Amino acid sequence: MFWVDKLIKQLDGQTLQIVNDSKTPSGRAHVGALRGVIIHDTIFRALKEYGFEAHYTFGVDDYDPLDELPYSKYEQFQEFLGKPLCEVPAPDNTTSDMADYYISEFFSVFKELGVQVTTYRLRDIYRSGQFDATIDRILTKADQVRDIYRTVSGSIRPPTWLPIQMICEKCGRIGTTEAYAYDGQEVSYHCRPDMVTWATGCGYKGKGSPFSGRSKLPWKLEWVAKWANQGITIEGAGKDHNSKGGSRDVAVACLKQLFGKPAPLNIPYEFFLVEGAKMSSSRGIGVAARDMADFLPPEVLRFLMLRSQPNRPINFSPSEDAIVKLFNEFDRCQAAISKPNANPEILRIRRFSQVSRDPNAADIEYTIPGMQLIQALVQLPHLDVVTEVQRRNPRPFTDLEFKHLHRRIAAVKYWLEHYAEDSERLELQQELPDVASNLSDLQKDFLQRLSVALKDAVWEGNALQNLIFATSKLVPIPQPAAFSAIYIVLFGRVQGPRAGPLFSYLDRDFLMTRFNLKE
RNA sequence: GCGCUCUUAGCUCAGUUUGGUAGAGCAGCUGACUUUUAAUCAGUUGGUCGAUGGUUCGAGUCCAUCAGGGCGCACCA
Repeated sequence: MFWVDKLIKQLDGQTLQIVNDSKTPSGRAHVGALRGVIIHDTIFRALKEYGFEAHYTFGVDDYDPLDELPYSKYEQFQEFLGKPLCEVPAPDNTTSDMADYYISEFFSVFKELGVQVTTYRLRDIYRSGQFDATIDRILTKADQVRDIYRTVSGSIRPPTWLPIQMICEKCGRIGTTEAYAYDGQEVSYHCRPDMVTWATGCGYKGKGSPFSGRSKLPWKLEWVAKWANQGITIEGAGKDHNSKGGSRDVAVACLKQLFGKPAPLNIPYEFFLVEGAKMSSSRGIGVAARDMADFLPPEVLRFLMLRSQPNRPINFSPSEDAIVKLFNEFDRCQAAISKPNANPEILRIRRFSQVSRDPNAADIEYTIPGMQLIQALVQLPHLDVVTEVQRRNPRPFTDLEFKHLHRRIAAVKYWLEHYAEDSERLELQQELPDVASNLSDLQKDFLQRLSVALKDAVWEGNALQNLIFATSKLVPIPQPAAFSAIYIVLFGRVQGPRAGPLFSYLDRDFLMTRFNLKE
C-alpha cells in the first residue's frame, strides 16, 4: 500500500485536518526542502480524496534572525546579522526584503508543481498580535518551559531565562537579546555583544512590551504557538528535528503541558541528498529547488519526491544513467494508467505525481518517446526533434503530448548544459576522433566497405540499417564490433543511437568521407 | 555521548504495524520479429531475507545481542 494511504488510515475520525509546513527564507531553498512540501501536499490531496475537510498552510519564518550570509559575496550584509530576515534588504533590491526575495523563488516552484497552499508570514502573525496571548502564557509559565527543556532535552537554563527573543529597540537585532524578567506587561532584556558567535549585539539594556511584533518566540516555542493557535493536526518534519530530545520532542511536550493539546501527527522524513559533494562541485550543480524545477518536468520531480517512502533517504544523481532511469521509471508508471491489471500502488504514485490537483483530471494520459531517444536526437545538429519523433510515432501526437514532449526536450537541453559530463555527451565529431586510431583492421575494412556502399544507398532508416548488417557480413565482422566502429568514428564513444535511422538524419557525403579512413 | 534508520535476487526497492509455503521493476539469459546497438514482443534463471540466540506448531516479520552502512542531535532554527 502506498505510504500516504497507510498514513491516513492511522488518523482518528476527526473530519477537519490542517496540514502545515514552514520554511525559513535565509537563502535559496535547497531542492531537499521540496521533499517536505511534496509529502505534505500529497497528504493534503489524499485527505481531500478520502473526504476529509483539509487545509494546507505554509508559514514563512521571516522573523528569524539572519544568522549567516547566504553567499560570501554579500559581505555588505554583515551589519544586518542578527536582525529579522524581513528587515534585511534583498540582495538585488528587486523585492522589499531578503525573506520575500528567497521565499518568492521557492513559491514559484510550488506553483509549477501544483502545490496549492495558504501561505502566511510570521512577521504578520507577530505584528498583528495573533501570538500575544500565547506569548503571555508561555512567558508566565516559563518555569515549566525550563523544566521541559531540562527533562526532555537535558539542557539546563538559568532560572531567569525566558523563552523569548526581544527585538532590541536600539539596534533592531533579535538574535542577540537575552530576556531575564517578565512582569506580565513588559520584558527586561539585554542586547549582548557576546550572546552568539554570528552576530554582535549593541549592549543596550532595555525593557518593553513583547507584544505586537516586538519580540519573537524561539523556534521550539514558535512551533508550539503555531500548533496551538492554528489547530494544526498534521505536520511532518525532517530528521534534523526528530532526534530524541530534539526540537520536536520539546515542542510536543510544551504543547501538551502548557496548552493541553495533543501533538499533531508527525511524519518524520529522511533527507533528499544530491550525489556526493565532490561530484556536485565538479558538475557545477546548482541544487536549489528552483534549479531542479527548471530541469525536471514537474510531474517527474513530484514522482522523484514521493515514490520513496518518507523514512528512506533519496539519493539523486544527475548522471546520464540515473536520469535516463528516472524518466524510464516515470514512463513505466505513466504507462500503468492504461494497463488493466496494473499494480495499484504504482497507480497511486502516478496519481499523486500529476500536477493537476483534480484526481480525475484528463490531462494525465499521454505517451511520449523515452529519454534515450530524445537525448540522442537533441544532440544531433540541424535536426528538428519534434518533427523526427512525430515521423516515427504510429499516430499524430495530441496537444497534450506535444506539450510534454517539448518539456522533455527542454529537460535534455538543461541536462546537457548543466550536468552532463563530457563522456556522457553525444557529440557528432567535426573531425575524425583520435580514438579512431585504435580501430582494428577488420573494423577499418568494414567502414571502408560501408563508405562505398552508402554511395547508392536508399536514404531511409531501415534500409540503411539493413545495409549496415549486410556490409558487416561481407567483411565479415561481428556486429557489435561493426557498430562500435561506427560510433567511434562519429562520436568518439562505443555506443550511440540506432545507426540506420541516425544515418538518415546525416549527410551522405559527410558519412562517406568519415568512413573512408584511407583518405 | 544520546538517538533514529537501513541491511531481502546482479541493481533499485516492496513485504515487517495485525507471524502462516519469499515479491516487483530493471539488468541477465532464451526465443521471436527475414539478422544482435541504450528497440519491440514472449518466456525464464536467480535470494539459506546481515550474523547469532530466543519466543512459537510455524519467524523476512516479534524479542535480545552483535556486525556493517546512512543520518540526526548536543542549548541554531
